[in-house]
Amino acid sequence: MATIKDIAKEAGVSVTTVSRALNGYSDVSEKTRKRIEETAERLNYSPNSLARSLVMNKSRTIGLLVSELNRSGAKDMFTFEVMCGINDSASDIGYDLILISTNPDKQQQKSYSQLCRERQVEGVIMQGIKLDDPYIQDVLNSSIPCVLVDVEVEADNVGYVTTDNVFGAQMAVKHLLNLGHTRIAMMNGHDQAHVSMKRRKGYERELNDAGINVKDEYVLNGEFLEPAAETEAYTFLQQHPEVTAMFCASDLMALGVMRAAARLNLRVPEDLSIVGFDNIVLSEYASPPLTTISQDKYQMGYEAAKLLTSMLAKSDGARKAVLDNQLIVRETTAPAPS
Amino acid sequence: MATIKDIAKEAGVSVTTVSRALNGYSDVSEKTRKRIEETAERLNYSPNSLARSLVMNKSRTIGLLVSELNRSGAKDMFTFEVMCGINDSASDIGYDLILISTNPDKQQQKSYSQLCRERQVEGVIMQGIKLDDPYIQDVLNSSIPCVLVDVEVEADNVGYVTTDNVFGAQMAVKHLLNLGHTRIAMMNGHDQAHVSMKRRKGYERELNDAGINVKDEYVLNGEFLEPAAETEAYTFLQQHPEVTAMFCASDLMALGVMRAAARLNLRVPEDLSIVGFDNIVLSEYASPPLTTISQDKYQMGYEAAKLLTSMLAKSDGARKAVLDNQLIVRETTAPAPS
DNA sequence: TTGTACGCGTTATCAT
DNA sequence: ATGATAACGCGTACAA
Repeated sequence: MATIKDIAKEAGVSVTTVSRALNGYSDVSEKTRKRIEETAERLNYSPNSLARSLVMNKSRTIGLLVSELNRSGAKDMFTFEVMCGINDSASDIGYDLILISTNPDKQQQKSYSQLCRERQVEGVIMQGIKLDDPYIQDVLNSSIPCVLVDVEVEADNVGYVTTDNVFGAQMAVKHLLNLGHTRIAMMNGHDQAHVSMKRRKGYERELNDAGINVKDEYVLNGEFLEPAAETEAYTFLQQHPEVTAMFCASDLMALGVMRAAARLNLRVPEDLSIVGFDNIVLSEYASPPLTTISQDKYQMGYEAAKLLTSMLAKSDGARKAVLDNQLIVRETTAPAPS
Repeated sequence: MATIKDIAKEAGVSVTTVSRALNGYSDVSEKTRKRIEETAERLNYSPNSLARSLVMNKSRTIGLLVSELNRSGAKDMFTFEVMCGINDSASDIGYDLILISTNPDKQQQKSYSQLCRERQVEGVIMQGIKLDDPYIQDVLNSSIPCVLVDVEVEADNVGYVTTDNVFGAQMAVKHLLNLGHTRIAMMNGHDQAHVSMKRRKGYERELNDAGINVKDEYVLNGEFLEPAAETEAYTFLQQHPEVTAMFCASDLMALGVMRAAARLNLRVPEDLSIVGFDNIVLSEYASPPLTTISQDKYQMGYEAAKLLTSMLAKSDGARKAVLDNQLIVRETTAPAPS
């Protein structure tokens, strides 16, 4: 591997001149610059980013910290789509992306800031962590800028990206109300998810606005898992035949509810209307295709990286981004049975 | 950020001793080691991997080079699952993963080896590239070890991971033959995919073995795209009503064929049996669920990283890994109509 | 316009 | 068992 030293020797100048020539400084004569550029080309030179980062104390690298990056995530593709957005955004601005995956086991061994410092990342985007994850506190204590996905925490150098979950849930419920449903249940995720709280809030608010009082026993807990949602829905729907619609905090859970309905010989949407959340790829292929609230996951990632890099550039400015959601009406919702 | 220099000062020793103590060398007294470890802890020290990499000339980083990393298509689910495997494998062995995405545009600007050298990766795993991609030649000319996913190229420091595509295709076709089908078409991908060639070979071999002669016009080109496959199948099935089964080189194309069948009022599987390839998540949720050849994508990634790191450790040894596939019978195949 | 000298944080060599 | 010193490749203040 050729270094600037080699180039300097070849071109008969000092390393300083080479460095300046290659970095486009003005105080180098056109003649020597040409010569240097040519020899650099000839020697197949490319700068050593490690050395550069070391001396500049800037790695131009951001860490993508994902909790439990595993196959099961392939189902909803959420992580992946967000990642695509991050990747595009980061590479637009000339930042490299380094993948850091953790799990409860690893977290015992290494603290958040250790993980980050070791890899010399300038900032971090964190995804897929629960509210009770100790890393959240670590992030707040750390001086490394961080943007969280779907966790609304703000601090000096901590921001977040999320979507308007409350309003999204309201859109879903309003859609059902408009179809004449009044006994609407909700399949929620778990208490350690920020989005769960928000979506429940939207669910309750919209019902309240419609003058329908919210029943606690109508809100189930499906752990954001398809089988769990199926099990929960199966027993619930038996006990509550009066329920004609269910709003689910995720598409995956909605698919579980659809299975439960099938096992109970409930037709979707004639007997039971279902609205999901996320608009994952699967929702379009389900039968019938799932009505859902669409989140622009790619954009979430894109904004996250944009936010982080802007925080890196200057410490003032925005710390959060909240994206809009959208109702996608497909075929799992119909007028309430009379 | 504390450095070993700080620790040395605090502990009253030299940086050399600190370095050795922290790296577990034997030639340092237990007493001073304890002291050094304590002050390191107290100062919240973590090593600067950049500096270490620089001096050791080893970054312990591998690049994951993905062509056209983007939201669209099932290719992405594939990419993601492979990535999970790579990530787990790499982190098991203490390697970091850095994401490098390219597209034709970027390739014009930077050569493969430039991309790698700049980021100082020790090795590369390449995924999602076509046979005519110029980067493949670059890889062969480069001295940076590389493992390709689904491209069977071998050289001094180039290996690959793939599955037994020929035999996979044979299993698919045999399954159809066993059900009594004889007029079996194939929806292939495009000529620039290695797997296309292999799967076609398996298709032809199995038919030949059964004494059925292969018709060129029975092999279609769906570009690995759902809509393209749908279009192709739509016209083909009209012209060839005698065909009772179709083997598809990807699940996504199989879904396209299913759409075409639906538009033609052909029942699946009663009128038309379909077998896919890949076993993507979607295939399980299609209606009816898709019979397919399952590839263990996670394992592919895991093996790829394992292969690469072993190549990094010692230059002799295995250069390739070929994984087995598996027939997953679901509900898109039935006995041939009589 | 160009070169000298130093520092970034770490490991490795050679003394002591 | 420990320390001084040189390297790794690069950027930059300062001098010329």
